[in-house]
Amino acid sequence: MKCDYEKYALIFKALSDETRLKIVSMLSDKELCACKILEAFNITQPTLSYHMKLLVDTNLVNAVKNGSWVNYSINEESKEELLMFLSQLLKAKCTCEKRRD
Amino acid sequence: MKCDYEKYALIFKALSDETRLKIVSMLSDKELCACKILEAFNITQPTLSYHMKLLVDTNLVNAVKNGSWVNYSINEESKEELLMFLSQLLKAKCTCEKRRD
DNA sequence: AAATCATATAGACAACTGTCTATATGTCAT
DNA sequence: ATGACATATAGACAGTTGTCTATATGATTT
Repeated sequence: MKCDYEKYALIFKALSDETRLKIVSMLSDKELCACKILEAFNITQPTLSYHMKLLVDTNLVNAVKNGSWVNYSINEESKEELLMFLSQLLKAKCTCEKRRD
Repeated sequence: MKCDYEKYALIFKALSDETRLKIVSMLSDKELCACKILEAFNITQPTLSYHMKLLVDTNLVNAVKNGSWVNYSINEESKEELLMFLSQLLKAKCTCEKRRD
């Protein structure tokens, strides 16, 4: 097992805020631009920008610029890695398939 | 899906510190008393006590007093719940068996 | 009951976090 | 080029975090 505690501590820190947890949940359903995410919360645009930067910095979320819009989505590889890490951290009886797409 | 974001944000906060992540990893191997955990880190006893209280408060870690010792262990139910939550949050193709013991 | 040992609590403090307002940057339409 | 729009950055600030030292609590041993 790769025991990169520092890296995963940062990812869990990114998930340790209720707003960011909800954002990740929204992105798991589908790719969204910042303005769509903003509509779902009672925060200002700069605050959302702060949260998105934090999520993107952990690499759990992708940001792709499209004109003046930014489309955010879940990074599938990071997602699988995170699930693997947590399963192994907890020595869970858990099997996670690698996605093919 | 149970969408208890506030609860899980707190659990991820507990896992967002490298020391606590390592403690959880140690406890996944076996139950340990505070003094044994302390040996593995360069922190003072009150600092460890602070971290353990934080972990126990999330219910991810059990604390059982045995005389003046306290034995810490992973709470199996919380562990499974956490893995389920993360899998479902990320819409993972992941199957986690419920343990029978 | 006194001494020792394991753990918890209190208080202090520097560093970090999440939020805001104000402003900047970059893109698109006119 | 100008105006409008989407997003990012800067700076401020109150609240939280992780650490320490000092001390308290509670259990065990002598």
